Amino acid sequence: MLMASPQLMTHSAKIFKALGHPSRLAMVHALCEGEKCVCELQELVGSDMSTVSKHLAVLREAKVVSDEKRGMQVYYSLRMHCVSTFIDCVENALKEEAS
Amino acid sequence: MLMASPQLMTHSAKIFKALGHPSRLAMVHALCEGEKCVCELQELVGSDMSTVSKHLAVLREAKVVSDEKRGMQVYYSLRMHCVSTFIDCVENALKEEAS
DNA sequence: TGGCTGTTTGGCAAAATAGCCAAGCAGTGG
DNA sequence: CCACTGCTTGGCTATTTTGCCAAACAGCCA
Repeated sequence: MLMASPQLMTHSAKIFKALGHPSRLAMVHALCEGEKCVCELQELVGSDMSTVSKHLAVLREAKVVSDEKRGMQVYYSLRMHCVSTFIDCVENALKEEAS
Repeated sequence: MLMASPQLMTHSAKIFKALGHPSRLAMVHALCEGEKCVCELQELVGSDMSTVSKHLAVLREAKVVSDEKRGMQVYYSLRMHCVSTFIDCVENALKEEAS
């Protein structure tokens, strides 16, 4: 049996966990199109700004996204690009199942 | 901005969430090679049998794995095959980062 | 029947997560 | 300097998740 290092599992799991919340996933989904500022993401998910900020912190820590401050706004962009492939894949699997 | 349905996000997030635990991810990782019975998976993660069973229930509910009882044992196998691609992708991203 | 093995379920306490409000903080402009 | 905007952080409570033990349960064999 292929034995994977526990560290790798823990680290990978952190990434999946970060994607495992509807708001965070929706934000990442949106970021697949290109960078967005926090206010745009807030509008997307409709939660309190502080909540959105904390969600983004989770994604940042998992290194799924990166942030850059320009002027008064902070822009987030997708850092782990293959996430986009994951999302498509899961969505396709769900659509197939639904049919 | 591409607008995704909240239902789809919630459903997809559930799948990512299911993968977002080191033990569950390790089990799914192992199942990429082929079906395994619960006792093999227990040995892999080293937790209490009941804990393993509950983790498997989470994966089952998310439809990431399927179960089949044969004789006295229950065999689990990967149902959402693209998960295997995800894991490779994340692992590669992590390895690149480490280097 | 009764006892065994492999697995699931119930129940609980500890830990982690979510989301709101309020406060803080950096950059901008009057 | 002051006030304002955009965002983050602290603090709190409610909810969810985790993981153990004990109990239940199904299939097999004596």
